[in-house]
Amino acid sequence: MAKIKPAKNSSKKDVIITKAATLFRTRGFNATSMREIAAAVGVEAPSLYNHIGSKSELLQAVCFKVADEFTTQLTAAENNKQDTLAKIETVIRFHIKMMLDEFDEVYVANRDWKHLPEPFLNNFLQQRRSYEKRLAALIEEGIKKKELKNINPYVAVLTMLSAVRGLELWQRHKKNISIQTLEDDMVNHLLNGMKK
Amino acid sequence: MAKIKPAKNSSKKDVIITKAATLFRTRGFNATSMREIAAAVGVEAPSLYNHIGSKSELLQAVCFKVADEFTTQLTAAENNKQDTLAKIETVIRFHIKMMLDEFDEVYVANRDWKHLPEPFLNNFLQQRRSYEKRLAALIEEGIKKKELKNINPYVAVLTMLSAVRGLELWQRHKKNISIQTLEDDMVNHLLNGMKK
DNA sequence: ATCAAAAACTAATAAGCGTTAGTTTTGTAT
DNA sequence: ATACAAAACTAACGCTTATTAGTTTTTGAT
Repeated sequence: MAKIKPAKNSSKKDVIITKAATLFRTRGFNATSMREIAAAVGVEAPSLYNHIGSKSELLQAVCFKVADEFTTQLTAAENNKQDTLAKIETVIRFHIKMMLDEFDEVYVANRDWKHLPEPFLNNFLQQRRSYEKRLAALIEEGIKKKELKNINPYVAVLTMLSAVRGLELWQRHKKNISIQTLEDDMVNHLLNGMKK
Repeated sequence: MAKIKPAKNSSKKDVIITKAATLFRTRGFNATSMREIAAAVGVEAPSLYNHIGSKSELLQAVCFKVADEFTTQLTAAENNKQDTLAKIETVIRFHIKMMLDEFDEVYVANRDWKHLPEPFLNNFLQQRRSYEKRLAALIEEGIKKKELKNINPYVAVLTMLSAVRGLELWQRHKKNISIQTLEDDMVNHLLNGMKK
């Protein structure tokens, strides 16, 4: 009889991906060896290949998991029955949440996507461009409805996405700022910068 | 007689560092081989060692050149006889300028500093922490003088530095936005977010 | 207890890495 | 022209890498 995947909602493959994400984040994708990942999992390197296909597959898993979550959430925000400003706030807060809850994965997806092999690289970049376009469209809508200042939508997208990404830096000051202060101050800083 | 270094203000070592910076930026430090750098310079890999000591020395050159420029300029801004808000604007505009003028170097310093060997890694991080502290102090001063809103200074620093760093993303949209629009919209977005 | 599948192990491979050694070419000052 | 140093070259080293092959151990259902 075929064995059924462990009832637990985390297979060994998932464990490997999670450990890999942490190592990729701290040491970088190229600087992380399969032997290191294996050691973190508690196994010898070749054993990993009973569960995964290649090192690059691990990077793909991390990058596309993150990309899909962002895409899904943006769709939800777009379909909200709120004014545009509230939609944008929802998106920003989701970015902050992701940065805190899935730090390793988001960090790696942001920095190491360049090492994806084709055709995944192209796929990833297309998804990202589409995300930025939809976010810019949201801002443009806000400008038309006079909820927002007349700034270039792409500059606003760029400023927002980057500022949130900067939570990477924040990890160093963790102890001194509460998460709530951080989130609210950042959201306000970003929104007040474009509010009319 | 000892030969004097070429009168030109760019030695061969400088050429190597510049080419390396470009490759580091596009492919990442670890993913860039000495053979690739050599090819970009138009030479075989071992020949590089007539001019430089090691691959890591190239990374050091890039990282500390950038760090020193930022530190120097911050000192200048601090000593300006302007109000605090203007000082901060000066700093932001310098960051944007650096991002445009020395893109490869700044990008590499931002992303690949982790691969600096000790004691350079510690040195670099100390310089960076000090920079962030001084910038936060500037913002705190602005708050005390009631030029700025009462936000957490570190959150503001984090938001500013990251947003500017996000010009990395902008490279893709180069054609559609003028540099002036970009700079002004971003500065306004950031400053209006904290102005009282 | 048995047996098959899953997953671990050891050993090894081919390729690529930064770097060194040793030699030849190039450039310049006399 | 000669001589010397700078800088190029080829060849090769020692090491690490991801991955494969082949074998043994572990696991779980009957």
